[in-house]
Amino acid sequence: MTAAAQGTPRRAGRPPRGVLSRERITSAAVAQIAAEGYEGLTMSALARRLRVAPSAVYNHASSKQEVLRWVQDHVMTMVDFSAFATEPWDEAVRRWAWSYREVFARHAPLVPVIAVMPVTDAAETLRMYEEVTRGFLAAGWPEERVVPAIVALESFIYGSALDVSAPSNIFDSGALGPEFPVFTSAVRSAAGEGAGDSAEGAGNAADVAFSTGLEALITGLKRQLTE
Amino acid sequence: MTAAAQGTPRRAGRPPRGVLSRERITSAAVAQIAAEGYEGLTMSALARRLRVAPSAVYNHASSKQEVLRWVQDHVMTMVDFSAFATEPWDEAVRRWAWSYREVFARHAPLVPVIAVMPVTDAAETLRMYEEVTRGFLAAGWPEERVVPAIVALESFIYGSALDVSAPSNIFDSGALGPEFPVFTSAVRSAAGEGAGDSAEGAGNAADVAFSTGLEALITGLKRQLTE
DNA sequence: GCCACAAAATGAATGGTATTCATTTACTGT
DNA sequence: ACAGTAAATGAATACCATTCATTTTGTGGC
Repeated sequence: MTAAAQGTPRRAGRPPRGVLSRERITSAAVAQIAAEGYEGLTMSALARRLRVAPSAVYNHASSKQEVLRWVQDHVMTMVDFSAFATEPWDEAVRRWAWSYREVFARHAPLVPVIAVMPVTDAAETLRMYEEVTRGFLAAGWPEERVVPAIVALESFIYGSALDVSAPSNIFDSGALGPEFPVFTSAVRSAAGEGAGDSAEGAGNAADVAFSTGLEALITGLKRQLTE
Repeated sequence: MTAAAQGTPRRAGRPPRGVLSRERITSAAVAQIAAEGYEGLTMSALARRLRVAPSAVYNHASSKQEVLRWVQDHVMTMVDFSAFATEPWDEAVRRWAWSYREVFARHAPLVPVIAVMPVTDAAETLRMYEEVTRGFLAAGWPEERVVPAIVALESFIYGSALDVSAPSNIFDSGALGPEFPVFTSAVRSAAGEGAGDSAEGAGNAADVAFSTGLEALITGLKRQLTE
């Protein structure tokens, strides 16, 4: 009665109809993350949610890392890249990047996973890249420059997604403040810029930084294209 | 004889002269990382290196997270920001960013730590920010725009540092390749661009993307300044 | 100089983690 | 029908960060 707490506690041995699959595991993992966050995503909790013993998961996924890769590919479906089909290049990049950042800000622990993760078997991720690449080519980008540009944008997006999850007082120099007056003053004046409120200081500061960097990247990349 | 393996196995009780300190713990952690990487940095291994019982560390650091924060601040000293005192703004940013990325590419597991980490008590980190801020102001940046610009650059740098540690075949779409022909072709043509060799394909691809993004950011930010 | 208290070490738990393994059962292809 | 494989259970493993009781020593107030 360890795994299946409710109802008839399935006895050992292969069940008549398959209980697990990549899809069911992935969606249970996503649900578990939504319910209790990434710290709450343990193999035990995942198995509990699937009404299964922890070891059963290993018949389908070779490791927790693999489950995280499945989650990552699923999360990619939430990124909106539809603008590449309708909007001009810079506006499409803008909408895609904001959406991309927002999604991964809510899944910050996946960011380090992505970096080490080959795109092989990640169909949804590839679907996005395919469409984004199309958009770049349609805007007149030479083929060999597309991938570096996408990677540069993605790097900025991932870094910014991490930045969003930082606490609002990240730049509070505390007791050391007087030793670094120039920076301390710059932090204060930047904070005053966004909103007078103290509550939304953090989110807004991250948004201002993201906007600054994204607009710079867009104009800078466009410039590279024409020179 | 658990902790101090060699020589006289110090008996329990406070030792005559302090054995541990923030500095000694930090340098032992850095040495351990250099020797066995971040997976090798466990509290046990750290204690073993310090010839001390694992629990002794907790008299000085409240958690492993705190040790990582100390390491992060120490790693920051390896970032070269000296160009801000001598070079024009864009060249100074360029040198700083390349150095920054190189250092944290070798310490990629710290990147997610930094994001959530307030700068309080991180003297070396503040030292860098102070100097970089000075450089921006000297180049004519309005004070309230400096911090967002730095954060934008840092976000790009952190994301790029993660990108460096990605495997070379990260964009290998494998069996799914034929389903995504446009992207697959773009990846191939980008790979051909850097170097004909296959060995340095990865490092070079990451370098090309970093250069692309950094130059775009520099020109884009400069443009924002004059408009 | 004594004494109480705080600081800093040891060593033995503790609770949680991913993962593995022997075992059992059922589906599937020949 | 039978052999082999896939998929479940439940118990066991090896780590890992962290905590706690205990012991010893340094230190500040009288």
